[in-house]
Amino acid sequence: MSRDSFDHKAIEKKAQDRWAELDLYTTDLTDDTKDPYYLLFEFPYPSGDLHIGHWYAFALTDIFARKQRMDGKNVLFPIGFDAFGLPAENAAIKNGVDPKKWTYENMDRMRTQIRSMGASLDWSKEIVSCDPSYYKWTQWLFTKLFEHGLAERKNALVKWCPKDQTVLANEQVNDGHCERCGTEVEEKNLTQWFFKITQYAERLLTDLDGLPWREDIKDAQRAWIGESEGAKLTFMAHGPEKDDTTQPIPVFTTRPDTVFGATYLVLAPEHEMIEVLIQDASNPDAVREYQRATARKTERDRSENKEKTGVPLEGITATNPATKEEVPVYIADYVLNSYGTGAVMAVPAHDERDFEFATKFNLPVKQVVRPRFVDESNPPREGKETVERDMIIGLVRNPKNGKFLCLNWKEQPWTTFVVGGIETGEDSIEAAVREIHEETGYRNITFVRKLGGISQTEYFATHKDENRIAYTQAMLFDLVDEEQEALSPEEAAKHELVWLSPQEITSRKIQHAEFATVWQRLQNGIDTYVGDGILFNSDGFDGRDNREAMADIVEFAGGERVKNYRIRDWLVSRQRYWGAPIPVVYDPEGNVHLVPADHLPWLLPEDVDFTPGAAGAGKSPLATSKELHERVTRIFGEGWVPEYDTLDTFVDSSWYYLRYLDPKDDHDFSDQSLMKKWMPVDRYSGGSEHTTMHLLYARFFNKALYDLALVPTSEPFGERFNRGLILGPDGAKMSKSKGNVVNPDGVVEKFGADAVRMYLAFIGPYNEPGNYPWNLDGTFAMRKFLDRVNALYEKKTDAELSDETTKHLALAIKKIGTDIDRFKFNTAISTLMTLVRELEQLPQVPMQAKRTLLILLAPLAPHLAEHLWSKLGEEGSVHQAQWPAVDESLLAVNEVTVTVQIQGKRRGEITLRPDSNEDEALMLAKSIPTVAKAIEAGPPKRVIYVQGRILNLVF
RNA sequence: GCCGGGGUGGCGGAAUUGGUAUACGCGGCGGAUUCAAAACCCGCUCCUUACGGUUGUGGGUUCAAGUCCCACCCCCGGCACCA
Repeated sequence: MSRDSFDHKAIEKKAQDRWAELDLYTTDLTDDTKDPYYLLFEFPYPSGDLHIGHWYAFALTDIFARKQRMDGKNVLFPIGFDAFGLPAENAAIKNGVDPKKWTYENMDRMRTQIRSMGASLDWSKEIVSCDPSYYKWTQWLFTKLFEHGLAERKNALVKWCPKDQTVLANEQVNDGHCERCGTEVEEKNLTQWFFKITQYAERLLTDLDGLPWREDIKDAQRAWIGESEGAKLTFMAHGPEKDDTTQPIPVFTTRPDTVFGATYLVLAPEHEMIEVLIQDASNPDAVREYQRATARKTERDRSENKEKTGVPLEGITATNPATKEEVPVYIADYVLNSYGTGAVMAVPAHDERDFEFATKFNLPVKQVVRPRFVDESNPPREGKETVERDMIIGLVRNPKNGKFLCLNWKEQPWTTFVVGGIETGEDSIEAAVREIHEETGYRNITFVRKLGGISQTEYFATHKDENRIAYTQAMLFDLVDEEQEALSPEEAAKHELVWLSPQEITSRKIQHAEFATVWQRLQNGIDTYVGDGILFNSDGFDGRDNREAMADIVEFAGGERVKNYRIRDWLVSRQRYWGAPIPVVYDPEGNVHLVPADHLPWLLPEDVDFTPGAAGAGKSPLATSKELHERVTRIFGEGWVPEYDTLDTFVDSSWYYLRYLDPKDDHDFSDQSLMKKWMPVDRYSGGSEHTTMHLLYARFFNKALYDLALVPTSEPFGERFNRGLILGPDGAKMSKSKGNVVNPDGVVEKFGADAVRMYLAFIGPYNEPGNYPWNLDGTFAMRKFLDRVNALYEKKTDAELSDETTKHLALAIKKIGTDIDRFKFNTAISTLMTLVRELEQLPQVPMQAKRTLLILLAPLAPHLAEHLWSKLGEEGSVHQAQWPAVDESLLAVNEVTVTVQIQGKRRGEITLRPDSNEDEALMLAKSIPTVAKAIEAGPPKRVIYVQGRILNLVF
């Protein structure tokens, strides 16, 4: 340490004692003299030891908390523990310790560690979610949701983690694996508790628009909710005989405009109507076998192997509601039972998946929308007659070298494929063969396939003085041999033949959209058209724009327009011990009853066997509790049984921000008048991993409570900032197995709490989720900086404050202030460093400067600032000081440096008054030799002068 | 594949939103000090000998582009057989 070093341990203790003595951080929530400001971070899980990530989360948010107080706000900055959860239970299984003991001991240790940060947390509001005084109200809120139909018990296909021996919410499954332990999840059909978040899908979506969040956070939620607009259409399905039953099969589609092209129907293998239809099908065994095979596969297997599979319901057909035609019915696992209606109308011409299936099962493809192109170089003209023509585009490929036959047109700067009209009596393939022969002389070619469907191109035919619509079919041919006949003189005069490689064709960018589209399709191997266009093969709708006709087609087909959502109901039961018991019991008939409020908290039993499977497969350890069974019998009677499942810990964290306002209330979950005053949370800082889980759940929960008139606002959070991650020194994510975990205690011990938090603040912007590697050198450097600040206070203070220093201080106050407000601590610190350097240059540091510097330092290095504050002989705490107001007049500059450019290139700079005019600037600029020389040669053509910024001369 | 965000020195990152690109810091190099070392202090540190060039690549708009427009490449995050 340097000779001017300070004893960080001593000053940390002294400062923290002083704050406690002055009781600076107990927020009086009823104080009406100041504006309330609710600053929240995600309450930590008591995993045991404080991680550097905790510092990043709490100490940096504290910078902002302190600044808000200095701005005169009444700041609520609380902390608590998200203390239910799996690790406690796993420790119990592994080491035989009681989860409760394990959790409470961890919290004790962590409290001490957190206090060492010196963060301005209000511990008087602390909550612990596993404490009965807290989960009493988690349970009570559950009963409210149940009473209003927002919690229900239902049978559903759910995700099951075989390692954790519990069901999981959809949000807790990543790529088919348990989010927590990485084990591949299974699917089970179980009766479980759900919260009906789907009922709130639309509001969760639309209310996002009004939230002051970054777009990426909103977009992630939008994607998770997954709204699609479309229609519900009903196909009537029935067997071959007249007296066979007819079943309505509703389908959801986003493209009802293509219903005339629906050539078959597909049901998910789990679709409930299969049970009925199978009775009239001629192949029930094959259908059952396919259902069984699908059930064996995990969702991951299904989507990994995207090769389409399926089985027809032989003999069953369904009536297309638009065409009234009978179409075959299949079951296939590319249709998901849990999305939409579990059935789709298949339109192979306009959907890639349907096309793939249709190709495999030889089903008809019927095009009903054709893309529309307008030749912009020669568009149709008003008032001219319109003539329709059928045309072909022929692509001829030479299989020997992969090149394609193209035409360079002599009268136009175009390169195209062979193009021509279909004569009467010809089909399109014959026409293409003939055109290729006539235009190129090649006659030995074989037809490969048609490329997509028909498109239409509109243009004005100059030589005929008419508008034309060309309906074009593109086709691919292979050259058999290179035998070529001589071209007629007329043909030869029109164009020149060239063979181009695919690269050449792509890079030359074939001019007409129509040809370019054909080429792109061939390259991508896509034969479906999923875009918009003009309807045909669609009875009365022919010729209309598909989007425009959408609503009319839905009506014609007897359907209704609906919105569909991807989000599923939130599965909240867990077959684990360490969570809030679901406050429900079952009577001897198995009916659900809520545990009455006067029996809450419905205590978690303690006499349980944690061993996995001890209670029987798929059952929570609670089932092994004798006490719980006796309790239920005693209160409700003989034959009554308890619910054994506990609540997902995300339920606990969905309302904790409300409890902070009234943490000890035994009569209500929170206080109405305090909620009115403090909600919503002003700023919420947390990790991006919670975007589609906690953040979405809490928004739902709060909205549900709002609808029950239990909370005053429909959104719980105002601003939201997702912070990044601190990586190990090797740049990899910290993990015990990699051995790159940084223990903050050691670093704090060595360099002090202020240096650690300032290093973390300096590493990158806190208002965006970037990931930064931990670097011990950086912490050391930050300590050196603090030593330099400390040394500054050894200097004499007699000098008067100069105008220049006054201005530097004012600029720093403004910049550091706005940067802290925006969570841009990194640039706030760099400004502070620059200011310190300037003060170091002074022979003496005026008192006023010393005082101001400490106020600027206080949010960032609270202990050192406090220490130096008392050393200056100031009263109270530096943290009670006001953030200085900036005298804007001080910021007014009396001279500016203006860059002088010639043709936009920097040639020098001049110094002048900010309000100097162009003439003065020009005069001064002549003192720069290169500029003078340029002006001598001739006057500038143009002079651009931006006051205080730039002078640019153009010659 | 679709939707976001991004690409600036050896590294973390700045850049008043179109006006001096590389602030601040790390690392590196040199000096000073010391018997020596650490610490502290001072200087240098995008490329180029220079002219000049440089913000992923190529084009464009503009007096002026890291910033705006078009095309492409790469990285990160989210969603994904979602009809």
